[in-house]
Formats: sequence, structure tokens, C-alpha cells
Amino acid sequence: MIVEDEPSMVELLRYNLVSEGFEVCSALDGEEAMVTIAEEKPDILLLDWMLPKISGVEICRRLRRSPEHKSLPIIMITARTEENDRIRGLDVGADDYVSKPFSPAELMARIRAVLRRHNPNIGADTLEVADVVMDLVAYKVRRNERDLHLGPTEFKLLRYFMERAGRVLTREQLLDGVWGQNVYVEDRTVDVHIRRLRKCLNEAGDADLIRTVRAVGYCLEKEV
Amino acid sequence: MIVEDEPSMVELLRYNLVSEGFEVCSALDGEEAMVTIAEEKPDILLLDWMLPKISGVEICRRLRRSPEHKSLPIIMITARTEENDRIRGLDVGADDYVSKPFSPAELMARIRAVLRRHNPNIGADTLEVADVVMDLVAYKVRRNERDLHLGPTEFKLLRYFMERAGRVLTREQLLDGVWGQNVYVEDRTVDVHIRRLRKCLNEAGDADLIRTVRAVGYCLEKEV
DNA sequence: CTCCTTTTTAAGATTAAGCTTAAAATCGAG
DNA sequence: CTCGATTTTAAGCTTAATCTTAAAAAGGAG
Repeated sequence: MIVEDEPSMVELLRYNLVSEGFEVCSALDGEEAMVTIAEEKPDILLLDWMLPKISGVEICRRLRRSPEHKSLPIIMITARTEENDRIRGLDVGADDYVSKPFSPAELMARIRAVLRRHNPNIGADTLEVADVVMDLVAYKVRRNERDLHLGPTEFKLLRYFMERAGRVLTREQLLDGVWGQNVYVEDRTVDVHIRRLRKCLNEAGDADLIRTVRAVGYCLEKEV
Repeated sequence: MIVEDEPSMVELLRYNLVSEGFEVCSALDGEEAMVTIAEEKPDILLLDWMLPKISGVEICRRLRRSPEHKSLPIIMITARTEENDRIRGLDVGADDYVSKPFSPAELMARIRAVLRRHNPNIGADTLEVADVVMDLVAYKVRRNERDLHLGPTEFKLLRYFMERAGRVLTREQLLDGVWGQNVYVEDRTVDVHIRRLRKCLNEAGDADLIRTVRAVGYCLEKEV
């Protein structure tokens, strides 16, 4: 998520991020940012130091105080190099700082570094849970050196699970996350796709990685 | 529980709360609120300042007077920032105040803060009592490094106990809290589930954590 | 110690949830 | 437009969990 008041900068960043495979959302000022963060639940924040209404510094402070965003990775974008020392001095809890002007390549590198440090799964071009490896660039999934052939929905479903391994997800959450918010399909549909996903994953007689939690939903086990 | 007359606001709040793992109910005006509070017994109230029929302020006052809702946590949602000081001045006994417009993230943070202050167990994603650990995210329970397999009702029952460890709970309270208000089942049914829960908990020959209090109910011991 | 109350236990009936299958509907490539 | 692949729905099947019942055991008062 980009928080930045200058539209041209937003577009520059968005272009670079999207072409690296990220999903991007943005906010133009601090107030909008707080709302959007809650709605979109970003995995990382690119936060401009200077912002209308609530300043970047203030957003950072607020986020660090809130329990569920305490560990949201933040990269601050600051205006001039000379200010850097001062900024780092009055550390507001950002994970990294980048000063304008910066090269997109450098920013991408820093983003990946911060994401990797925080959660090795997000932002990587490959997800790993138990003995399953998902290559997000090649759109391939392997388990135990065996290539799996998944349909589009099974792929998205497995990806959603792998990004949230160890959490029980309700059918409703899965429908929201995998199918989309305003799509109306039956709960039972999830069961069918779970079944297909299981079939592929456990083809070689491996243990079932997807745990059914009766009356709640399903969970991808972190470990075999 | 949300008490708010504007449906779009109710939906926004409900969406955010549900995706954070809360169970949500709501009322559209003060009269309905008083009834629903009695029926649903919420753990916390989000209360709009301005409401048709009985105002939010009045509800707050009434609740604070009533013995069984004296300590029900309340977060007031007020219309404008400028009024805040005045409102806080004529304190009606709410635990916190949030002014519109607010970010859902901020509200969630405040909810968790108020809940934590009131009962450190509710709203947390893991419960610990004696040597039992319940993971509410993964829906797993362990005692002494041993994974327990509980059915849905046993799980909910144990959760209810753990959130109220050390208190004796009547069968009626358990039925209300675990089964729900409008469900009609026999008292004896509780016994059977208690038995099943005990069976799982004490499988490895551990001490019985659930104490029977004759003619009253059951209690989960805080310590072994 | 005895009797009455309450709880525990066990077993069977019922209900609910999830799984499987197949057919209908939809989507997308050629 | 057509065909094949994928997704969705619906129905019946299977299994698990729940509730009830009733008998056995335990607890407490007199």
C-alpha cells in the first residue's frame, strides 16, 4: 500500500510494484490511509514523510500503538538526504527509510528485504508450507519433488491458505478472499474445491495437509 | 454488539469485527438495544451517541445503574470532534469514546484495549489456564505438550470456561453462553459434555481441572 | 447407616455437517 | 460459434457429533 499525496509518484510506484507481481492499493492523505489500511489489510506500507491532514510520522506512531498493526512493515519515504540523520534520530518505528530521489530498483530491493525479514512468505516469489512449494512467478506447485496440476481456483485457494498457514479459515473468509467480496456463491462450493485441492495435494498418498474443523472451516497445517 | 441507527455504518463495523474474529449482533435504536442486550449478553457495546427513541447517553446511564450490566464495557461513538471535550466532561460512564469519522483500525484497537482492560482473556488469540493452552486461531488445544482432539461443543465449552477460569458456572449460564440464548436443551446435556471434556483433558492421567460444585455447577480451576 | 438428591456414565436415537458424485452452467481459447 | 475445461449447484451418502434416556455411583442430611 502506497500513502503519498503526489499522484505522479503514486503512479510511478504502482507501475514498478505491479510489474514485480505485487498487488497495490493507495491513499492520498493520512485520514484516507487509516481507513484503507483497515479495509485492505496491506502486507507493507510505503509511507511518505510529508502528508496532508495526518502526517506520515503520526500515522506511523498510531500504527505502532495499535495491537494489530504493531508489526505492519513500514518503509518511510523522506524528502531530502540531509534530513536523514535527523529522521533516524527521532525514530518513529519504521522498518526502513528511503530518500527521494531514489531508484525504483533500490526501493524494490528494500521492500523485498523488509518483507523477507518480517514474513518470509509474503512478497517472496515462492511460498513454502510444510513440503509444498508454490512458485508464484511460474505458477507451479510442487510437493515432494512432484509437480501438481491445479486449476485456477484451486491455485488461488491454495495460495490463500499458504499465505495464512496454521489459521482456521471459515468458508465465508475463503469466499471473500479467493472469490472476492461481492461474489455470491454457495458455501458448499468451497467444499468441492477443497476436495479437488486435497485430491491433487495428496495424490501420492501423503498426509492430508488440509484439516477440516467441524462447524468452523478449514486449515492448512503449517507442518506435516 | 453494535447500537447504531445507520445501516451502512452497522455493516462497515460488522464487516471489520467479523473479520477480526468477533461475533457481532446489533440493534437499530435504544429500545431494541435494551432487549437485545438482555438476550445476547454481549461482551462489549459500541454505542452511537445519537439514537432514535432512547438516546445512547440514556442507555449508558441505565446500564450503569443496572447491577448486571454495571461493568459491561461501552465504547461511545460520537458525531463531531469538537463536541468531544463537552461529552467527556459530562461523563456518562463509557469506557472509551471514538468520534466520527474514525478509522476502523483505530476502533478495533480501542475495542481490544477496552476488552483487555476489562478481561484480559476475551479478545486474545490464545488462552492459557493452568497447563492448558488454547489456540483460537488454529483451533487447537494442548495440555502438557499433548494435542487434544475436542468436538465443536467441547471446544466452545472449554473456551467459555477458560475465559472465566476460577468462577463457578451454573448449567444455565453454560447453556446460555455456549449453546446460545434461544436454544432449548436439557440441563443433563451439560453434564454429558462436561464428561466428554474431562475425558479429553485428563486422558494422560492428569488431575481433573473441572471441579463439580454440587447443586451449583462446574468450575475450571485456575491452577493445577 | 439410610434415604434422597445430584452427578456420572453408558448406550442408542436423532440430527447436523461434511463429503462425494454427477449433471448443468459458465467461461475462454481457437 | 463451437468445443473443451472449469466452476457451480444439487442431491444423496457417510460420518461425526449431539441429545436424550435411564441406570449406576457418589454425596450429603438427618
